[in-house]
Amino acid sequence: MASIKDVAAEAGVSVATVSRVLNDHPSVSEDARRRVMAAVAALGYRPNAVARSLRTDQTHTLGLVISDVLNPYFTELARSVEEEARALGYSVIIGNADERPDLQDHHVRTLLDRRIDGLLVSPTDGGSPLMLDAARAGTPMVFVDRWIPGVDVPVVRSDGRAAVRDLVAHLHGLGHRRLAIIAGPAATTTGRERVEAFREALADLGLPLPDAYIGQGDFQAESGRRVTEGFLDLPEPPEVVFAADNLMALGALDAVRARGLTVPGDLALAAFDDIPWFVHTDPPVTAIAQPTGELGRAAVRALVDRIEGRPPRSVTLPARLVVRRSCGEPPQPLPPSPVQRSTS
Amino acid sequence: MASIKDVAAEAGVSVATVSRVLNDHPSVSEDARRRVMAAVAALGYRPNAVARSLRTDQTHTLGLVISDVLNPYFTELARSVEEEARALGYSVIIGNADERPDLQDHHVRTLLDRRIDGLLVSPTDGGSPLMLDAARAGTPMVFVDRWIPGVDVPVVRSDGRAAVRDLVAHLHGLGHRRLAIIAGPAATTTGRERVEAFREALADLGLPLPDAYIGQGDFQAESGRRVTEGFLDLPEPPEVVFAADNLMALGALDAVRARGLTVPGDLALAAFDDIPWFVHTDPPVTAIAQPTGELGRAAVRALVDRIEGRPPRSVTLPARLVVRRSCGEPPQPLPPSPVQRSTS
DNA sequence: CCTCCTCGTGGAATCGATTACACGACCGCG
DNA sequence: CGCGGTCGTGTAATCGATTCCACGAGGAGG
Repeated sequence: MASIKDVAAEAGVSVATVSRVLNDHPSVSEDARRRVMAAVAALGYRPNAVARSLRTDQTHTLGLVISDVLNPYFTELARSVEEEARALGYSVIIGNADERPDLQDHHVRTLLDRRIDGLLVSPTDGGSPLMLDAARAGTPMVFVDRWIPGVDVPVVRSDGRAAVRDLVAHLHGLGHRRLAIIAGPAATTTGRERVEAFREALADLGLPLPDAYIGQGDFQAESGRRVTEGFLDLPEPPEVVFAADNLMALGALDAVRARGLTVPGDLALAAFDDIPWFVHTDPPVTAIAQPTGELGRAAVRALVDRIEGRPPRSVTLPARLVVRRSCGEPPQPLPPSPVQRSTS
Repeated sequence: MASIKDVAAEAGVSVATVSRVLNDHPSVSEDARRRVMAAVAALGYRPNAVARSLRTDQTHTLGLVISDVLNPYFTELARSVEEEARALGYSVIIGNADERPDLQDHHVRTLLDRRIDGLLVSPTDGGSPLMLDAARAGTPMVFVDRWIPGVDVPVVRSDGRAAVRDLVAHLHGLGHRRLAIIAGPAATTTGRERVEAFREALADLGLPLPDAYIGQGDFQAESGRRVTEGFLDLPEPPEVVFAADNLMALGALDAVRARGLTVPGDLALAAFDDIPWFVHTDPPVTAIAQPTGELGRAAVRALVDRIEGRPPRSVTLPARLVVRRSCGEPPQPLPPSPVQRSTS
């Protein structure tokens, strides 16, 4: 592959001049510029980004470590991250942690070895020493969706508290009183917060949240199925389950169907994270929708601000309730209810 | 960040010795090795992959350019590619082309600039000069899922011909006679082949495939919706539509529902590419399943073979029909029919 | 006509690794 | 005791870019 030396030789100038032309440095004669451009075209020369990075100590690359690519929520997040990054002149390397701390660590390590300019993380756990050290050592970093408390890193996330409250009000309004939740891992902020918000919203309405109605999931479909089976085996099963992410909701749907029961007849279902497929499931699933695309874009902007020396800002965007049929109420052609307007 | 020089100084040896220890070269004294390891630990040293790549001309990175990350089929493909690559000691950079040739070109260019060791592509179109030149110039490359005819690059894909035949037989057996297809872009091999297979299977049963029953889609949901509306507006609408990918099937489902019609009552539906969600849609969708994970792994193995100097092999794996309820037949608890065993 | 700037250019150092080559110490063998 | 070989190590070249510095040519000003 042609190098800058070949171009210099072809154009009859020095490598310094070639470099200046390529980086359009002002002091290059028009003649030299033309000759260099001609040589570049003739040789099909493309600068070696590896060499350039070594010299400039910039890779123009961001790392994105997410918990699970197969989760449509994260897929969409990854897509919007890449789009915004591209618009700002950066590439993105995605690492899929699969909800496994060891894999997360592997990816963080690899990305740091490659000297990415900044790191976007949706942490699977409390954070490995490696990650915490990197943050402390000044690697530009931004948490997205999930974060690690007590670490001085900007956070871009959505606040589902109001939407959860709307959801609980909606369920209460439909007459449901025994509400259960399939929680996410306690090691994650989203895992804890959604339970907290749910508990508070219930408390406000004077409803209890017994321990038996809190199932421990891991954000994967299988755990949703398992927990739901547990609920159904209870002497007094819940009337509704709220899954803390879309995959566990899918598992719950499976579990209900496997017993020959129906949603919402035998058990109502709601989920955190809305995805296109929820419109098409049987029945369509009531869910809390995050502004996923905006989240990804804001995260990239914050990270690039940090990289380029501007002060980054944490961002919190509201989630909103989207009512469908999985909790019992047919979507009547009604004037928009307070519930559907939701949040802010 | 500590460099190899710092480690050398700390350990009281030369950089050459440090490098030898790190690459466990045989001739290093036990004493030197210990001192270097201690220095590495003390400084938290991690080798700079950029510098290493420049020197060795290897990045241990593969590029993967896919047509659409939001399509669950490609998401799963990407995941299996990353897994297998990681197992073989490579990282993967994913480029999402979004079915746009210009974006595909952008990613190929960026990846080549980064001097990735090899490229996995599922081409969106006939291939840009850039990509064809790279292939001709000897960049290790493997096509996955889709390919470009006439280019000397190994192809890893699945053959859906037999499964399409099974599907048509299944539909015919259910009494359907007016079968339509939502085709993919003619610029893609998968777009063309699925139509071809469908047409041949119909011909074998003496059924026509009128032009009006061939809708032109682009593998995106919106086109599925549009084409399906066109079908429904026909004086004699088809009884079944076969969507050439899962997203267009989703669009078709939307279109049918938007008219207040039902699947399969008013229009039966089948799709190429099976995805977990098809189990949960209303109704569950009959689909042709590719061995996606195996495809991704085989593609990586072929590419790495090529990179490491072994002869790469093209691979073709069979797809199989998965019957659900969207074509009319309830899934009776019957002895496995020839249709369900399918293909090979 | 001399001096001082500016402009365009090239030489060479540099980034952080790998690795060919040279060299000294030490061993065994004749 | 001398010679050749092995072993461990260091020096320096190298990968392909960027960029500091120096230098010569040419123009402006005194």
